Amino acid sequence: MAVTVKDVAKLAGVSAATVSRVINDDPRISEETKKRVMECIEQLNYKINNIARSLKTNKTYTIGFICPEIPNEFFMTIAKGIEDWLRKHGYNVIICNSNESIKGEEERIKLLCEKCVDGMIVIPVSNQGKHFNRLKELDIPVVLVDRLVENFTTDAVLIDNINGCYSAIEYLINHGKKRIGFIGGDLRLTSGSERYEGYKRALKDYCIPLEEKIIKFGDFHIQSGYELMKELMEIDDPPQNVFIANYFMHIGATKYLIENKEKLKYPVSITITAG
Amino acid sequence: MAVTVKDVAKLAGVSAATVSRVINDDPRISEETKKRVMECIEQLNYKINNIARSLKTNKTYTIGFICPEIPNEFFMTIAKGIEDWLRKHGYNVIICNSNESIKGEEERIKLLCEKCVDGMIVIPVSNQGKHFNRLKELDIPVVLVDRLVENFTTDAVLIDNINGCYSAIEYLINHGKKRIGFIGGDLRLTSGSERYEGYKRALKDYCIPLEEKIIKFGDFHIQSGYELMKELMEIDDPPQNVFIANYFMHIGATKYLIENKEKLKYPVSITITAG
DNA sequence: CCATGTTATGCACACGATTACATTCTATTT
DNA sequence: AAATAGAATGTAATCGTGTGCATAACATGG
Repeated sequence: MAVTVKDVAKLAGVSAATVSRVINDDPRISEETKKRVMECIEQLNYKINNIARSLKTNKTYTIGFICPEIPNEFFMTIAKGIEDWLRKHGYNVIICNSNESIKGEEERIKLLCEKCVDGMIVIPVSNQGKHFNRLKELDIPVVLVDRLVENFTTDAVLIDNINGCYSAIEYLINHGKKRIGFIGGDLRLTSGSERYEGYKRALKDYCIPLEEKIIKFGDFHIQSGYELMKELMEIDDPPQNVFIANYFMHIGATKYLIENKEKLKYPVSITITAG
Repeated sequence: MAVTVKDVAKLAGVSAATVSRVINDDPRISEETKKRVMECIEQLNYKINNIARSLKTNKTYTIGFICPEIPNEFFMTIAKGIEDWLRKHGYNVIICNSNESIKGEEERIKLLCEKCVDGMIVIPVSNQGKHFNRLKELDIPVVLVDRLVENFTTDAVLIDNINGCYSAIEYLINHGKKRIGFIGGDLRLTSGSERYEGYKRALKDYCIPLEEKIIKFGDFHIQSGYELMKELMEIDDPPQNVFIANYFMHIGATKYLIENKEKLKYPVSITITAG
């Protein structure tokens, strides 16, 4: 049905091997036959069969990207960056959605292994992940993004969560704020625990006692930010400054403040961190 | 290196063909050997090589999804739905970004063809697209979503833009609003032109004259909504009701109204349509 | 003139699975 | 007992490429 190297070879009067070499820019092929073969390729509208090529070369030029949520601007902006870069370098990307679940993540990793991807980029859903060991066995390169996985060492692209938050808190303190509330994320994620760590360190270094009732932990989502801000504002003496550990929770928290403007005892200001 | 059917066959004392049949649930294989082969598969941790399988069967169980923008909640919500459904049915999805450009769209289509996908789902960037003809030639099934392409007939999932907008405008009229501004999208997209069509029809049916200066067209993005609402509010006699043809432009438009509350001559209400 | 090097190309097998066809074996029928 | 049918499995070709090795033609040097 489809045109193959053999068809091209026959038309050009050469062997299939020669056609293959032309396709792969083998320098040993003479300019003359190269030109002739190219013309035949054009004429027959030959398209290489990447499946066959991959079977032979063991390379798919495909990278898998697993993220916890697809309709999420933070993750998708990363996805776009990955896709742009890899495309320029001849690779393409399969974007998968682990759906915030370890089981989902495990399934996608399995899927991508079966798809024979050349490598994977993963934003882990938690710091637990023995399913990553499969990748070590199969010798598939992995790069983690934003979060780490325990007992699995590999390259990773991370935010300096601790120092980033430390600086933010330090800034507030230097501007005279001493009672700073904290709305953080899941402590099982490095992005959750490390940002909390930065908060704690800054307070400690400036001799401000940790005040448990103005510290709340959510799940990095809008709704969670809304609820935690509500809890925070409903205690007897709410803080006037609140540090929020990510963008989405900040949206929820802001929403609460706007909706309940008149209820607040005094103005509240918010500081957030990237991610 | 990797375990193949041959290795399993040798261990189980059968032929490679039998192993293949077990994998594919061929009913002719006796329960006994089936069980033995399965054990060997388990023991060797055999994983099928989908590349080889695809080469032989001409099926990849992969569907390509091309959308104009990846970090876009509207498109990604669709992507999630597609992925969920297809996964359940044994397929997986390659999500591509045409980047709002015809050239980008053409490239992705080419890419997916070379990847030998079994089919494609496309949200076209415009109503122009002769590059779609390639798919006809290669006999690759396509489903369009949200927008149509001229001179290319295939299945499509569409919103009833005309009647949807008609109803919205009708609703406003029935509630006593007679002067209704319109902020629409690119007329080269069906989602742009059809929604405008619905607006026009409703006005006509209720004998309300079309007033050009309160009709604006943008590009369905937030910024565009902001600017058009600005233009609309800066004319001498701005409309008190505005219909906005999609979600993102509505965000921008609302932003303008909130930021310029005090400037407005009177309250303005907004009605939007899905998508 | 022979030995050797260089260049251009062909041959044939391999990649790992699927599958049409052939074979073997057992059970049943005539 | 021979013939036949049916079930279970094996044999071998095939999918479309890539590539090590062999080959052939020609040039170069001694």
